[in-house]
Amino acid sequence: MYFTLRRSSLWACNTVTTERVKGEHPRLNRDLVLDTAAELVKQQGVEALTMRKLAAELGTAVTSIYWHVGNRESLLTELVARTVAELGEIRPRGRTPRDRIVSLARTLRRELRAHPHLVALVHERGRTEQMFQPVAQALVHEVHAAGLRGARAAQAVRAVQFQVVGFVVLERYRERAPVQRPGEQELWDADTAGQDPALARALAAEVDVDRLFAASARALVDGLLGPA
Amino acid sequence: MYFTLRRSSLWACNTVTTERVKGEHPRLNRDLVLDTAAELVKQQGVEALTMRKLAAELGTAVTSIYWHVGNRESLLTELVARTVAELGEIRPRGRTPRDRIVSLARTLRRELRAHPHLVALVHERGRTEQMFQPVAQALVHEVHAAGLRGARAAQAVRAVQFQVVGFVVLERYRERAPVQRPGEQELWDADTAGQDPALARALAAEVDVDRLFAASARALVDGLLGPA
DNA sequence: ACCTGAACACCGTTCAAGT
DNA sequence: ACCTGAACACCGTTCAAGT
Repeated sequence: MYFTLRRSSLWACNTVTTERVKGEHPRLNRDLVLDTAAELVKQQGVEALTMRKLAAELGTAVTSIYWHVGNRESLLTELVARTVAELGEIRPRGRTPRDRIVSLARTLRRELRAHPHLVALVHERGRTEQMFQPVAQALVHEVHAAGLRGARAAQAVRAVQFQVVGFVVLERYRERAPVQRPGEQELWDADTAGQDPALARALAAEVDVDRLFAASARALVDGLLGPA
Repeated sequence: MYFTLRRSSLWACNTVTTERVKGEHPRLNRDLVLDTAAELVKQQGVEALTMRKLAAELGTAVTSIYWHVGNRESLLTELVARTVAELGEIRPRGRTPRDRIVSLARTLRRELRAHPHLVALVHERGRTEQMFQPVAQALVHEVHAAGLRGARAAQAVRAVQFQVVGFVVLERYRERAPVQRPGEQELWDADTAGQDPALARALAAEVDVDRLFAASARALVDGLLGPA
């Protein structure tokens, strides 16, 4: 049997928030709803963010939430915007523009991976664009410093953004799905790999995503800027 | 009021399949379930693939489906596998290995974009790995021909796969989400872009994904193989 | 071996009614 | 202005019962 938690029974349940458990219930407002929703997502993932669970967490009726945030869609949108704003500022490191661009890529990836709930949120809402934002300014600056101009510079900025975000999204997928890739082996043994056992071995092994990313980012930037 | 369609009332409804509408109902089997599910996804998207809609489409009870395919999860898994198998074989074009790798990347992207329901499916199920498969063999061959060996060759193969699939996934996101990027402008006007009006203009404009992909793929491959 | 309806435990959202 | 319960239209899945 399903029932919504009443405010008065909040103490009895496995609540997510810690600060609010023992005190009085403050008046419900938009910020409180959003904070609680964010906490829920952070601790139990986006799929746990249902209007009913959120209401239980807040100790209110489900319908009260609607008065403050409209509906689930706009709640998620607001949550994404907030989390993006919370991302640390991304500052480049390294001597050459080339190094600094690679460092920006690496830092953006680290930052996004440190907020997996954000990626999941964006995932769910289809607003990947927002994940591009944090490095935008810095990338423009560095690409310009590297000597690229006009449309070509813009394209380089976008290429790096797409690579990083695409990579992070793919990584998240891989983490969700269990390993199971049956029959992949046979693809490699046939032709070329037979002559190159080290290649065959490398392809059979688990992907080292950190190294793969580092190599990809470096290669892309090298390709974009031309030989040093 | 919700009710499931009975076999006898199939003719009366807006069914998705065309071939089966007027005929007798063949005996329900696994393949029929999968075919109908695939058709549903192709025409109305993954989100339309509910067990109940599928049952209505088949003219059976919802529960009958479970006997043949287990549950929704395994139904989707099987659907993904099938669609991957249906993808056309991807053959490289061009004179140099470098050109052929770029061509493989481009063709994989085109192939995946031609099956948007596949991407959506994989999306939903978190099995991105499978989208890598179609080009695997060919990529290994070309990377080897380009002179890369061992772990380095393997990494190049993966880098290209990740780039293409990541790009396609991102593209799909962007298509789902309406344009709306408020306040992006101000990021560019400030610093560097002020000195480079062409850059500012390019950044303000919509992204030309085809050109961006072409440039990215070329840059990545150049970076991976080193200067020609 | 295959198909059924009923039931269970969930969803998001609307709405009239309360204070 | 804010909060409520009841209700609606959906979900996926299980299960005992039929043929």
